[in-house]
Amino acid sequence: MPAPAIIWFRQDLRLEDNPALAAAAEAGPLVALYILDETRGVRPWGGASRWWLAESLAALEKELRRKAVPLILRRGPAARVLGEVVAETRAKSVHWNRNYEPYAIRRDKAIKAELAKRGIEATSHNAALLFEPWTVKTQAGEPFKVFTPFWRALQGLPEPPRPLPAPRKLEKAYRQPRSDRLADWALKPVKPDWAAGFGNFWQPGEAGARQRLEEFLAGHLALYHEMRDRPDLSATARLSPHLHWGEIGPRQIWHAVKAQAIASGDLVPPRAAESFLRELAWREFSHYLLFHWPRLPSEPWKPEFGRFLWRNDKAGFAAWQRGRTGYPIVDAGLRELWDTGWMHNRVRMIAASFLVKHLLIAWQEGEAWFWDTLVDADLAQNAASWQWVAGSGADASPFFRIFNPVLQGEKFDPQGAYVRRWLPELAQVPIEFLHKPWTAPPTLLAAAGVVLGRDYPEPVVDHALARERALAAFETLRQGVAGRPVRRTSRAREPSKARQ
DNA sequence: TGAAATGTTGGGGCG
DNA sequence: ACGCCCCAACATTTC
Repeated sequence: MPAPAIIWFRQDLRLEDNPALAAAAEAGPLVALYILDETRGVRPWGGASRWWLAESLAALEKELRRKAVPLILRRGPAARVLGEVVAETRAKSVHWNRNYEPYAIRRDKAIKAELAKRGIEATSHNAALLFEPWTVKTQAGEPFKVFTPFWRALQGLPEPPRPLPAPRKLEKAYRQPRSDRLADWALKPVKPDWAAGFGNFWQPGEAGARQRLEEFLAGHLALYHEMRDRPDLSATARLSPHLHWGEIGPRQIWHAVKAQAIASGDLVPPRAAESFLRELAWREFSHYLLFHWPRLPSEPWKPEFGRFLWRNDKAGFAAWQRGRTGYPIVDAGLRELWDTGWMHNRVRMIAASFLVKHLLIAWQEGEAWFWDTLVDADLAQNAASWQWVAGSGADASPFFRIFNPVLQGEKFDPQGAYVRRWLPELAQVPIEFLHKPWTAPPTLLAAAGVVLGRDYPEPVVDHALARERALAAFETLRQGVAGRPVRRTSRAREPSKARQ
């Protein structure tokens, strides 16, 4: 009888297109293992991530049980736990899918070496990316620093392999190690149960991911290009948490979108499919950047931002976190985040821009809040996207590109449905004033049941002043005077009368 | 994957 | 009828 093989599940909580699972199943009877590693040096999962993880593990456990394989849950330092499980099961091989985060790369390398010493074969596979990050290079052999050439380079590469089917049959190892009980890990919040409503929005697990993809392909893909920036329309795929946890892989999405675009011909214009695949490539680019610049999560990619003086503004940060900045589109986004663990991409950009540029609060603080509250919180994507907004990242939005939250609201939530949904206190305010309630006559607001400062806050900063302040702060980067604001050389402008 | 300031143009009111 | 001015509307530049 062949020796058992361990499939070590990590962020690949699926049976389909899971090369490590396929290889382990090929190698011997299975031990299916998940390790919760909360030791020092490992960034702890945020609260929303823990909720999702609990649900997703339960779903995976169920899928595996249908194939008569138990999911073994263990807690502790991954290297030690894996060593113990190898000893307990007398497994001869371990398979996992690669994670490209700097900590995971170091850890996995050490584990591989340690197992090799004991004569155990350890094999890693790619389940998370369309292309291995080290295979995509400029002509000069350097990693790409700009998205568009990166995207063009991807299109020149051979198509990513077709996804593997789920193994039809699995054989479980006779000797199964002991397992923790999922409930004992206490991953979900109890008091207060802020995740109580999450189940209305999400179905974690492989089946939920597949369903989400199918609904998107059948419905919104055709409109994706036109509607993707409209948070009121729910025109995006909402696959991000499923992708983050590996309940579905990018290869599955890539091929499904292409097949759908071809099958439905005119109904799905090439533009729509292309525009969606481009977003998948942005995900790829984030992971690629993290692989090549491992300090991306903590340090500005553009070193000159290291001396930028961010403001320490506890009150401003708290107002932002709670969705009480007084700018409805910003606040609606942060409330959506709190209530659902997710925020529409357009609104993420607006809300992030507001924190970094209007409040001049360091992007790292926003990154940490998103890390704790997003069900799709992902080290690479979170860091790359915040740095993009802040202007310190690769191919970043220039610092002087400052979103006007009123105009953004009017443009992308034209009827105000999104704001009204997440800010019920403003539900009766007419659209004319909805995105800028401080400009409304107080009698009109009163008729809508709103007193500013009581039911909904006054703006925490004036947009025009905040914009000037941000542009002035930007000068300190350009002129290279460390830590000291530089007098503007351009002529002074009249202060805005926007709020008078 | 902007916004605001500045510049240009052309139609219409009006002396 | 003509030129002047005003000012949307659009284009360009700057941050």
